[in-house]
Amino acid sequence: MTRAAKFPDLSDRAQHLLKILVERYIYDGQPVGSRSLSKEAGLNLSPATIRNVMADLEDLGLITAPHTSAGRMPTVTGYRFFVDSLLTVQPLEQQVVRQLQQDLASPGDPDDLLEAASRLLSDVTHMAGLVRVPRPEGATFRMIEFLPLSEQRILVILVTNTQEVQNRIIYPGRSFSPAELTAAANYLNAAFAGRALSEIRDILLKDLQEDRDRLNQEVLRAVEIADLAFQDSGQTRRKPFLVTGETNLMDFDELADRDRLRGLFSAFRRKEDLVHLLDRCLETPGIKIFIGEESGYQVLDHCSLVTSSYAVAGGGFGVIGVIGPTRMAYEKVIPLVDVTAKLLGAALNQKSLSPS
Amino acid sequence: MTRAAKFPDLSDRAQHLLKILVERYIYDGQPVGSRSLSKEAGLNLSPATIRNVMADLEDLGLITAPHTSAGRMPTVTGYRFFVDSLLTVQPLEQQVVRQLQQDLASPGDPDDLLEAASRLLSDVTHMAGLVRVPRPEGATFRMIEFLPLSEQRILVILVTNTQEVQNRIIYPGRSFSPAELTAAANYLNAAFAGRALSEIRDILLKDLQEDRDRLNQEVLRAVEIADLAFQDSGQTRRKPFLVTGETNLMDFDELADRDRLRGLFSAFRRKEDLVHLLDRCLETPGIKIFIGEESGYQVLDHCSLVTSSYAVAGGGFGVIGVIGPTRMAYEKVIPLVDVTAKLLGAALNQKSLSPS
DNA sequence: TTTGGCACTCTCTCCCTCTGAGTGCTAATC
DNA sequence: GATTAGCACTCAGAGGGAGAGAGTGCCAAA
Repeated sequence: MTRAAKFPDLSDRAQHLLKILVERYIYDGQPVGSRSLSKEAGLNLSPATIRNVMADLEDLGLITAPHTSAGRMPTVTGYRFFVDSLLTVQPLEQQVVRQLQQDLASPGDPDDLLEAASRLLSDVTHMAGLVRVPRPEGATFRMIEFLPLSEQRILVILVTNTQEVQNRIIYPGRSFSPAELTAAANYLNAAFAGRALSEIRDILLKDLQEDRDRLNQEVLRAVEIADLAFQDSGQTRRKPFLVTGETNLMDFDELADRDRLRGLFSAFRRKEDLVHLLDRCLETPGIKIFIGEESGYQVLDHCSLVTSSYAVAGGGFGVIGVIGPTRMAYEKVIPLVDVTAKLLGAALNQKSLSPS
Repeated sequence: MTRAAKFPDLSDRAQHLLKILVERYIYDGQPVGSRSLSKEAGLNLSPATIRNVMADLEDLGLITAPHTSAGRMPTVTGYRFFVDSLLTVQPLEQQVVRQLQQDLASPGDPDDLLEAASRLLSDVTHMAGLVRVPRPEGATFRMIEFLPLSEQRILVILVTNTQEVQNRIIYPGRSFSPAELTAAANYLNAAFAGRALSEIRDILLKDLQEDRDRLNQEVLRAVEIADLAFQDSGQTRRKPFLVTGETNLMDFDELADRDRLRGLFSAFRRKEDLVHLLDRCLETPGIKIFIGEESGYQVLDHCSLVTSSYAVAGGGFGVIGVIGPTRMAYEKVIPLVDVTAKLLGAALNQKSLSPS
């Protein structure tokens, strides 16, 4: 059952009026009164009639009045219904499309591309752009290399299929000769190329336990050192996600309150909650929207989040999105996020296949 | 001439009163009146006398009144004089010292150490902590390695003496065989080890121009590819500096104004200005303080910055500091920044010499 | 040089009023 | 039965004193 079916008893007229009301409120941020709504709706109804309808909508929990003598504004439920059933999505402006194509086609390393996408979102919407960096889940091993830095320290370079290079310095118990290191790298590269990063460590551990005796010295050494090298290779991500244009959020009166801002900016810093939220958007492809308290995180109470996932060559998935006040121009933000995600995905994949 | 000599005609009594006034204002943020100052000063002077002194101090531009019937508060000049000549630095609390030692002694990669230092500063002061990552200026070349990723793409790994590893993917015009790459790396490692990163590129360029004919094929190829590899090696720093606890700044009434906050947070994001400012702190060792507009950046108009530089093994210098409202507890912040810088320097250097 | 006294100045808070926008209800109208 | 005009009512917000409180500057006396 779609969410749209939640209010079956809603007449077409009531739906139309709700739509106008929400659009109007999104446009100027003022509670909408019966008088202006009657003018705007183009239905030739008197304010009194409109008032009756509005009372019904309020009973259904779709709109609310901040106080007796003010107009009505949408509730979260109202926004939800609007977004699910009433919204007429606007096509993207040509100029924006051009800018998107231009910025996401330029060469550069994938991290820059992600940042460009996020910045684009925040610049165009004047809200904050979010990018969830592709999860390394699907990442597969491509090659490894050991560089001795000193007696005790070895620099490990790990290349995965997702345009990604990880550096790590390990401190093995004993020293390894360059020849040993090269041999180890050769063995690992041959044995594990194409394997999922996540399973390599398990295999290594099993090897160490079960086949200790059967393995020859050289392989054993390789396994030993590789075990150190692959520690945390799945998790250790410098930046699980990035935000741009946070400061734009300060310009919205709804969010300008000190505590709210503090909460929001802390969340951008702490990241966990937002990462978790974004990961929930991965479950299903396409656009996903959280309105106000729907996200379940109190700091986002007066915010909405519009996201879309994008695919990366090699099996990873990421999410991009926009965060702003509940009162945002959904009809413009939604297609923007949608297209950006698609272009970003395309750009990332193209990059890994055919570099300039 | 020290700044302290700027007000030679200031009587001891006036200085003492100024000191009390500043301390008092820093403590509770309210303009200080003659009445409370006369009580606080312990000089057995009537408010009327105090008023005369205050009038003098105002004439000298050291204090100011927000309006006729309010008390006085320090001007930037007043703070400056206070900090330079009147301040009695408080020894650090034992508990803080312990925490510092503990947090900055734990093993981990240098980046984590820097972040820990910054976080410490922001947590202890309830203001924002800044860390300028050591400038690569002094960084010297240690080794280079080329990993072919595909026909056209080569991963360059560049290790410097400052615990730092840089990755870069280059797209040379033609393809290189693994053997060529190894040869090139060997040549470069032998030829440039210990050289300053900044001069290597110059030498390479010169080689290419002047000695083209005299160099043998192999070296020429190495030079060619190295030229690409060293492009921007000096500048390309993912994070020139980091900030922690920005959100703390929202709690200060002086800074809570929307525009000011926006400016500040944008500056934290844009980085250039702050980096430039911090770099100015590198010029001289030890504590450096910018009060309010002294920094020359408008966004910092109501903020003060307390910094200290720290040295890194291998010749690099960095800066750490605290940013907060001009009305901050200098007598506590200064020793804190000082000690943190020293411990951080020690920790970083120790790390590079004797890894666990 | 210090002090008490005094007139004066501002800000801040509280309270009051007025206005404008909007509502809900009722009775008349289509 | 749906729509509308009319009317009484409510409430936020702007504006305008009045009064209190905290300070000041200055003058004349100690």
